[in-house]
Amino acid sequence: MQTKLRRKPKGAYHHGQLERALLEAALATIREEGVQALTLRGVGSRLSVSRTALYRHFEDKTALLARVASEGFRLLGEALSGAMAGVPEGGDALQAMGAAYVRFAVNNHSHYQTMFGGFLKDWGKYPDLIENAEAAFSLLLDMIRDEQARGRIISGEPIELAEVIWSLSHGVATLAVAGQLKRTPASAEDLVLLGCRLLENGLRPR
Amino acid sequence: MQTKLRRKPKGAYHHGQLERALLEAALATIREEGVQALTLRGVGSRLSVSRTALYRHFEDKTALLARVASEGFRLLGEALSGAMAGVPEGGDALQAMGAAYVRFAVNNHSHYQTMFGGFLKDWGKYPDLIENAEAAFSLLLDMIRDEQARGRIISGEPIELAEVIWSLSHGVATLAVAGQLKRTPASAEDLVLLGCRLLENGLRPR
DNA sequence: ACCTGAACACCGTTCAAGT
DNA sequence: ACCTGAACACCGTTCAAGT
Repeated sequence: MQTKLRRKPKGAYHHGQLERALLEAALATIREEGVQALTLRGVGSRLSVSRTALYRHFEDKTALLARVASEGFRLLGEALSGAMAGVPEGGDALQAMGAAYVRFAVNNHSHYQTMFGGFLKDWGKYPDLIENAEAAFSLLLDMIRDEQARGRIISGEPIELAEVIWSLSHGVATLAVAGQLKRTPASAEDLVLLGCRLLENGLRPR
Repeated sequence: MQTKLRRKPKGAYHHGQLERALLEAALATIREEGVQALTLRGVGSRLSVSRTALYRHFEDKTALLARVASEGFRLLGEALSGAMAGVPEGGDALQAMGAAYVRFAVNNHSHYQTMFGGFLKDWGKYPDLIENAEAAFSLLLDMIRDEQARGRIISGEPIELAEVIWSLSHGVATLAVAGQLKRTPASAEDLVLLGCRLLENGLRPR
């Protein structure tokens, strides 16, 4: 009779933590084969679980991706505030943030790909995705305002300045991850640092 | 007997120009539903042609996308050189190019999505894709060198400067197309112009 | 509560066959 | 030369059923 009770060893193993396991499995698949190669069948079989087990924990495939993206923005926020915390008094916060952003994209491009790959259509359906993304953006915005207050950055609408800096970092990150910046030996981090320096001092001769 | 000769009106119609028609149909589908919604069955039925007719003209689905991307880079090149041609003596070539790049992305985002959406893995398989992309980049590079020669831009490795400027424009374009730059009323073109001005004059107070 | 298995409506691609 | 139709091996998702 006892053998009848242990209905399914595999299922029992994941009891209560299948959700976490599904996320890790999805991330591993994305890392190894890319987002577009992610299949629910693949995720399931990685955990020796049916392809439909996932539906107990996520509404659908997109919800799984939204969760990966949301965690990505949380991690990005941590990376950015960690970098800010490491900037010495009088150090260059802009360069530190730019470098941290690009480093995050390169080192976590499973997350990064999911965050910005265009697989998520209705961000509105995933409130904590928006929340985490906005929190990360706020770190950049606060940095700008702070630098402006110290007179280290010219005045101007801080949101627009932040969007420009984000665009530069995002451009370097996406082009680097796509393998489009290989004309010089400069690394993606080198390039974003150069970009920040140019933004600070200007391209015009003095 | 004559009725027997006209085997299939539909097929006859596309004779010799099905390839072009397939490209246009693919572009229309991408415009209306996005790249990820593009199916060979859909493209075929749009032209009242079998889903496999395409294989006479393209190696596979990816080759069709590569062709769309390749034409996109050609069009981008035309847009950039058109913008350059319109810059008056002593005008701001950097801003003109940045604005033209973003305008291209916004106005042709079926092409743009295909060019940079990450659907093409092996660029090496499509020589004229690389060629057209490199030709577009060269326009930017030549502009930098020219501005340097005129003493309007500081010295420095022109390829790296070009990659930074490309990154800024590409970042603004992709974030704008993804709907992520809606915190201010500034348009994508406004933002890239601001970015170019900051790059030119620097963020640091003078 | 949690998971399965069969079923459904889709894919891209191959290939023998038609005209 | 150009296109078709059936077949194959995949998808995501639904749902009745099992424990």
